[in-house]
Amino acid sequence: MSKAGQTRGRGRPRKFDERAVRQTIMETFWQKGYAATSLDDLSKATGLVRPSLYAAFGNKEEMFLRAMDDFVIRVQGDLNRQVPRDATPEDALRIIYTAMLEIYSRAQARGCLVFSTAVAEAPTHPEIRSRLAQRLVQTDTQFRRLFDHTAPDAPEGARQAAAEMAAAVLHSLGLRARAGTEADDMHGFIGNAARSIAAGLTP
Amino acid sequence: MSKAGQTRGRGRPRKFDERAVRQTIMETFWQKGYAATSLDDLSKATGLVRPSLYAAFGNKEEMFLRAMDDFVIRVQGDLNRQVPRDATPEDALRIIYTAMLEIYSRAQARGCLVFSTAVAEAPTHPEIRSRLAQRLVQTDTQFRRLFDHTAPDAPEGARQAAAEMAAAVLHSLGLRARAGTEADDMHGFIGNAARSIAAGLTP
DNA sequence: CTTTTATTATGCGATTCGGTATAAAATAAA
DNA sequence: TTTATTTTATACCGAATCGCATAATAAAAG
Repeated sequence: MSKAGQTRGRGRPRKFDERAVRQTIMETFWQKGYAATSLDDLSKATGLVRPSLYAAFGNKEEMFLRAMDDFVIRVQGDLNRQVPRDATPEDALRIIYTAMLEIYSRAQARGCLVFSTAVAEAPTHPEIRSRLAQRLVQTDTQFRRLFDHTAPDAPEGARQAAAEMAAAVLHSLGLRARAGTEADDMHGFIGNAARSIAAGLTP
Repeated sequence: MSKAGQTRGRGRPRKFDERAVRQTIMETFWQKGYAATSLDDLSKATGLVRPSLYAAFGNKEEMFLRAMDDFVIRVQGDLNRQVPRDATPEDALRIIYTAMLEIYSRAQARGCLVFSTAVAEAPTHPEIRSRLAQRLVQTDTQFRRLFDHTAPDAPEGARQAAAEMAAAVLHSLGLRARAGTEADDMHGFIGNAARSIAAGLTP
């Protein structure tokens, strides 16, 4: 319940930065996946001892759900920073995919935490599945809004179809990145996809 | 090394059907993922005790690699049975996606064993990652060949782009299925995708 | 029959798993 | 100082983990 920030709490002060620890937890899950990440892994990665992790972030599943949120927040932040408001659909897609590729394959090839690690747990963890499903519709919706804005004259069916295709390409991008596909192939894929989807909006 | 079939080996005969056991192993991994599936899970599911599993199929990773192969074989079998040789690109895609959706969401929503469970292990298991990457290029190649055959007059770049998009839709289909997306939404997605990709081949 | 070969059954062994109980330590409030 | 509050550190819990060693069993080959 303790809120981070300036208010020095009453008891013994924490000696860790909550934001940094959450980042480390997220990166650990991102790399190894949910099931393969042990609490000892998280303890070693963060420097926090297990009871401190529990006190601060709850159990393993709660930590993972938080990591999903943190991942999405980071991705959205990167995208909002890079995508201009007045681009053509093709340019917008190219920018978005390039930014996502950077996230997906920077350092190690980790792909997408949501699409590539949460998905494995979906059948056995209802809460993870629910957040994953929620994320999928949000992605569709965001692309739909992008096309509503950048291609308002296209028929509604075309905008909706393009949005689903754009999301599908994003899913595929994460998958290919985590499989270690070469950067050149990825850029070719991005270019083809952006052109092909945009073509469906301006017939 | 013992080959299944008619040649009765020398020692004590097996009292299990290897094909059925492999099927069960595949289904168990498919549902729970690699890391979350214990050898006890496999033992309980198959009725074989752990040492028998080891003797017959090696260690856990070898069992999973075999499950990936078995999964692909099953999928290819279903597709070869259902896709006619003389379809339009759009019809062929519709048939393929419908057949895959049936596999991905029959009974429980399990999505794709390769795209939805192997992917989580890719960064930490080189052999799994390698097979996953191999599967990705094979899928691209198969769609490419489909379009070479069903749309030979389209420019090569268009056929290649369409193949990558068709694969991306398949990746997305597995993801959405495992997230529990409703059947109606899935069919809408399939229809839009097939139409949109085919449109890129006949301008 | 005896020997050889292959499978099954039992059980262990060292380690790791997620989670917690308890006590020591560090700070603010009274 | 004393008390209340919060975090850290240590140690522990029972259950589960992968893997294997060993022995019993069942058939074929000699």
